Amino acid sequence: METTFPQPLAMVDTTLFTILHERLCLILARRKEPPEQGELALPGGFVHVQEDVDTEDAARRVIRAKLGFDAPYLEQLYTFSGKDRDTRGWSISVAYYALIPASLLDHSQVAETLPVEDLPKLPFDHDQIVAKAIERLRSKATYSSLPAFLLPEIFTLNDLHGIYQQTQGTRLDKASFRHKIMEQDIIEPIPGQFRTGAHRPAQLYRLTHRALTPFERKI
Amino acid sequence: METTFPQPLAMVDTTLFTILHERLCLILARRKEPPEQGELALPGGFVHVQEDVDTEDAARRVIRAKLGFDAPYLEQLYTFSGKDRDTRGWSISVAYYALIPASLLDHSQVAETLPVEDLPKLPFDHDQIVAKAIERLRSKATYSSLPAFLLPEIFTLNDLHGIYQQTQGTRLDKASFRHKIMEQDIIEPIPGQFRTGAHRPAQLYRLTHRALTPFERKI
DNA sequence: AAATGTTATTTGCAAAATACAAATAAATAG
DNA sequence: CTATTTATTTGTATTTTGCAAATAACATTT
Repeated sequence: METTFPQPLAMVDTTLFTILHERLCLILARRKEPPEQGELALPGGFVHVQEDVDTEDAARRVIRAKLGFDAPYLEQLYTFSGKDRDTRGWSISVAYYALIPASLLDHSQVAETLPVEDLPKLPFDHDQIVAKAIERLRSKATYSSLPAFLLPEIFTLNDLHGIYQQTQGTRLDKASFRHKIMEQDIIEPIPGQFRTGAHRPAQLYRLTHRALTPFERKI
Repeated sequence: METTFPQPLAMVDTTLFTILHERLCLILARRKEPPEQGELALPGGFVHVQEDVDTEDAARRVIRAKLGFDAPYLEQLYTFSGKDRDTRGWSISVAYYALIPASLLDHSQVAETLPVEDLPKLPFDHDQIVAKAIERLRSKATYSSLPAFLLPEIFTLNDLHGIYQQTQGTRLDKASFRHKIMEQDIIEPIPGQFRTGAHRPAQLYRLTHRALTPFERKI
């Protein structure tokens, strides 16, 4: 069955968050082809209907091509569309965002990673996509285990505290944070494992659930 | 410039919420054409690249065609995609949800409105879209002024209390609710206006902001 | 006109959550 | 053995929330 409607272009774009030097960063890609050849932009590409099961599958393919592995956390962000957002024609871009622990990145990847506070003007409507992604990240950081996916699988409560502060962009009381997190039951101590140093050893923790867990909340 | 990639079909689907007899309902449409001709489904249609500025514009067009007016609240929900979700081929559906005060509906529209608890099996992946829409509505009901858009422009605090309970699906303490809402500053009393009856008159209120307002919250 | 029924709104207090400040713990480095 | 450093706990003030009851203001009935 055929439709009589001319169809728009379909693509995906990805916003890849990581934390470097205590700062929230994005992993960008230098565009190999026109338009905007040579410019830094969000990693993305066309949907391949022969190859991709759905757009999330396309996003995974793009991320694998960029990083060489799958992101520990991937979620659909928003869909951007319109006649003018891409010079090639009326287009739909399904945007995804992913959280990548910095420990998984190699040198060349770090070289294309920039703090979100310090990004160049990006091509297409990528600035808008980035703004939306940061907004979503900050928002979910206030009521879910999301920021934990920026850490390696094993971390201390202080690591977690720091990453929540960096993603939320605010200071959080240590004692209250510990209390809140522990009662939410999203992490568990790894028995007998500590990070040592010239100070009291810090208990190591891991996520209790592989997936994102929202906090309970009342109105 | 042309791309070498075969493009998927692009469409929009809309989930239209309203409250009827104190119950959360959806306004459905009977499909006029194949596939699934004659079945109740979410109102939707193809993106018209000649006509629509973007997919939100397409959703507005679909809603206007269905209801005859613009929805007071419209937001992008999620994008559904894949080879098999529509028999016509690999497709992308950008789903939107809207909140419609029941007072705006006419008889024929009410006739195609069903409680969410009592929906028939819907065609395509529309059950999945509905599930996601309800989840989003319930979620935003806990931290924003969203449910207020299901009410007419003027309402009492008890109306608001009821609509929050219906969208959240939980009981909320009246005194706490009033306190919380008033301190969030999302509604304002209309001076001198009351709804009367065989009881103490109820102060009438309106939203202070035309747009959705999230509540302040700490972790 | 007074009593009654009904919903609206406020009040008061107990319980729970959060903020803030400080004390204590446990390691390493010198 | 002491100083230093970060981790973790404790204690208390403050703010939010939950719950129950009291009070308010009208229409309707007696």
